[in-house]
Amino acid sequence: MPTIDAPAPLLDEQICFALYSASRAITGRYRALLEPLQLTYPQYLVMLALWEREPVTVSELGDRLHLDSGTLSPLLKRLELAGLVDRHRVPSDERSVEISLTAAGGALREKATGIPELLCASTGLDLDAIVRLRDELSLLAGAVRAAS
Amino acid sequence: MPTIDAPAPLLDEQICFALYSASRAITGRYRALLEPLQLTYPQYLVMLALWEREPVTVSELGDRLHLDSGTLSPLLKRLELAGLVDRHRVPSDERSVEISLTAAGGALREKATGIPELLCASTGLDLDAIVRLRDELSLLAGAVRAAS
DNA sequence: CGCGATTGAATTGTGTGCAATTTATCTGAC
DNA sequence: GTCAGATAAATTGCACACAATTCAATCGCG
Repeated sequence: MPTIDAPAPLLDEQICFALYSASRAITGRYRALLEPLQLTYPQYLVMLALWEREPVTVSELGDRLHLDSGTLSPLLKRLELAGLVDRHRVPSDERSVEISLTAAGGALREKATGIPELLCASTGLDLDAIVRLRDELSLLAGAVRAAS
Repeated sequence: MPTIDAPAPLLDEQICFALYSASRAITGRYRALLEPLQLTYPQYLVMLALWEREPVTVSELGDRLHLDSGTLSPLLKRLELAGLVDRHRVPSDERSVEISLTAAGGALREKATGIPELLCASTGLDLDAIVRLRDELSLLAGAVRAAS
């Protein structure tokens, strides 16, 4: 008697693989765009957050980027070593570490302004499609995180 | 005279951050779903590819998943250690390594069948929206890879 | 005040990703 | 047949991610 095989999920049919693959493709594109700034992609995201508001504590940064101290601590040390940020304990609560930009860190912002446009151009999508995609992805991420 | 600052790109406005964040959220959800199978998410993707077709060489696997040998070699060694795959040189070309499933690797497929449905449920999207999103992401990944 | 519980970072350990190098094998021009 | 160049994996080195643990500082409750 023949066995009825359970249908194997096909790789290319999985939303997860499309997402994983697209995310890595984008990171790869950023690698090239960020090479002149000597930043990795996660480091760039941290700098984006700091250009928006600083100083911030490590945990605020973690909430914002959904990253924990195991990732952020060494990353921030490397940014400090590169002379882009300062790290100092908050006097009113010595447990917290506040991150602020150095002059060099602030200045780097100018060199980074054109990058998002370059990346959008690489996607082959118009701005409308990008905005729609972005909002769908944010919703999805929120829902998935809520499920965990 | 006031300096006109270049507008800092806002973190939440970036498609790249939404993608990065959504991808990590999905990977995190998979972590829980795959825990009973003792597989990481990239290992699961490799198993998906093998359940679809095997044996395959390491480079075929790399083309499929857009991963290089630096990532795949150690990953495949772990799958071999777990008793899920076999690795053997191709007799007709001793440079290539062919990966095939063991009995245990084939059997694991049954335990994995329900996972995609569970994940789709976590996204809060209906099947139509998921399919549309998947196709958009595949297009985007292709375009971005072409730009590099 | 005292002390157990909590919180915020840092550290440790494992597993990716990816660039660059290395090693073994194969191919093709001669 | 031989050797230069190409090819396939593996290895090395670095930078994330994230679970789990550790450590110091703070909080809260009696």
